[in-house]
Amino acid sequence: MTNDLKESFSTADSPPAPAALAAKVRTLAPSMTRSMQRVAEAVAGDPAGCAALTVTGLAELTGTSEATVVRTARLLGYPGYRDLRLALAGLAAHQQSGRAPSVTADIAVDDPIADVVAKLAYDEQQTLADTAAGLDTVQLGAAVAAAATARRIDIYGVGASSLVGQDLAQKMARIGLIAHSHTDPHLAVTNAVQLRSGDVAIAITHSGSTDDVIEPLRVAFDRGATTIAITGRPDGPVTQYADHVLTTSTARESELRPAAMSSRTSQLLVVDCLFIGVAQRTYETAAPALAASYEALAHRHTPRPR
Amino acid sequence: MTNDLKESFSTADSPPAPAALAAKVRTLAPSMTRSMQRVAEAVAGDPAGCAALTVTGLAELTGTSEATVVRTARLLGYPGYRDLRLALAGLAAHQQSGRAPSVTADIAVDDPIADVVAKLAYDEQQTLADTAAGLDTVQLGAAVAAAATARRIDIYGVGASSLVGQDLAQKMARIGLIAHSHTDPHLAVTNAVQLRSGDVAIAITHSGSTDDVIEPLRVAFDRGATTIAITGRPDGPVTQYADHVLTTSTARESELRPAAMSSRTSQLLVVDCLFIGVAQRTYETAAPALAASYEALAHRHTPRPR
DNA sequence: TCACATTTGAAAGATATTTTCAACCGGGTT
DNA sequence: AACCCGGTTGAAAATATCTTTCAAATGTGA
Repeated sequence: MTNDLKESFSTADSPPAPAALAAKVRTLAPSMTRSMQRVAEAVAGDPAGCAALTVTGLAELTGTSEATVVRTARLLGYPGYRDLRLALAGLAAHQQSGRAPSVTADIAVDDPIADVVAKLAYDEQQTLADTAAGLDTVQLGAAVAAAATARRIDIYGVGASSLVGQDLAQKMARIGLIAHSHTDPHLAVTNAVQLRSGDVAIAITHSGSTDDVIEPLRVAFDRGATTIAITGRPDGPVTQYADHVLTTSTARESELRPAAMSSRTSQLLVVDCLFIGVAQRTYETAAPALAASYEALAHRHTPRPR
Repeated sequence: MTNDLKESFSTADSPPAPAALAAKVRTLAPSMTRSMQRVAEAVAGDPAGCAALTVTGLAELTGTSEATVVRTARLLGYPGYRDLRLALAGLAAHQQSGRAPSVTADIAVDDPIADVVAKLAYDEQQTLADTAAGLDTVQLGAAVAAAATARRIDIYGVGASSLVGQDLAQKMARIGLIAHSHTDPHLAVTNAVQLRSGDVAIAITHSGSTDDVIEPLRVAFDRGATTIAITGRPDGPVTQYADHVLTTSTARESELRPAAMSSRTSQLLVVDCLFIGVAQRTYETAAPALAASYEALAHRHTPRPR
């Protein structure tokens, strides 16, 4: 079963995948075995160098076997090593043209504040690029279609993800949709029971294995609602109950920069895309609703002096 | 003899040859035999397509044989077809990236979903860059210093900004600080009254003129707390009561992409910088506190099958 | 500790690439 | 016209590379 999962994922996911390789490696790393991780690491670390190697060469370099190299290539979404190698060559050429960034280092305890700003901004930009590159637009399109016509939309998220959920709910509400974000796991389940076909349930969890979020999604799934998972682990338990999976990217984290930070950025981008997609589809009603909500808030602001 | 000439020419000329492939084909065409020219033509005309073909495939496509394809590759300066193919893949990726600055336009109602993703990601990246560039590190440093030693931290934000406030409060709490985000304007004021010198109050408002947020900040300011404003309008009313002003950037907005989206991104970056800065300053206590909070959450996740 | 599932690499099997070599072509010579 | 000959070409053998198989090794939970 586990194997089936992996298989279907790798084949269904990406056809050739151009630039998002480093991101994909990070996303899939947790579901890799130790030796596969070594291979993936080598590939992500030096695409150009690896492109020059044969299976055997790469196997020796990483201290593994040909079979493992091929397995890794498969997991990354290529039919075999040959194709991964071609992609690597492309990637190498690609990144040769873009010049090297200077602030790629981790944030250190004694970094001056200006460096912190620069590094953080850079990292988040990177996260956005990775997310955009790795987002499956077919899944996204399907999710948009479901949300746009939903009778009601329930959103589940706890911890940092709950803020993302609230953000989505706020925005959905602004264009006239009935959307609620649930933080309390009990209430979430209670509400999920009310869902039925034509409704949409969205679970947001970076780890893909947060029980408090999986449970309500499972209930919604069982009830026949269309379920969407926004997660950084496309092979995590949450996807079992998800009709559509939107993958967020995982950036490298350091002691001072917890993963929550980049996962939040990634999740927000996905959520924004979802929102815009829905707004496009419901433009007739969305546009006036948005305008109205602006207007309604105007009186809460003092006109600036001057 | 002729062969010797060719050989020496091709090997001496170029090692792998990066982009100038089309030119090289033209240069060498006269010294090629008829069937080699067919191969070279195909390669120069559609690098991407040819990169997907095996020797046999390319031989069939050009109506020649494998041997001819290999000969052509050699003539072009590669050790064999395999290497030519890698170069082609690189070339294809390269010229693909050349044409892509078309995503700077506004998001339109009829944009395909893939464009939405690209544009949105690009816009948010832009927002991050702008914010980082415009952030006053002196003000930020002062704000960090105040927050790091604060007895308690109160945060005010309503609407979309409230989520940013909550995010900050969550993170502050994770490193052992006493931080609360207030959404209810009445409660915010009620709490602000309790503040005194040594406390910190942070107001988050994009417009800089949200009364519900200004009011509690004013109270905190009057009470002697150190006040910080995170706003997109450094000349707005809120800054009257702010000891330190952190400026977020304002990106252009369109009908489908409300300003709230980019202001949120910008605010989050500022908030992250603030957080990291504080974490640096309180590293001794922050690091173990962060680690502990991870640990505490572990049991809320089901270990993935595998 | 044992039973079980997963991970791993050696070697067999399948493909792709390279090399070899004989047939072929075209033009100049007898 | 027939013949010869250097150069060109592709079929097939030889080699390299990639993929699959399978049993041993490793780890994991009872």
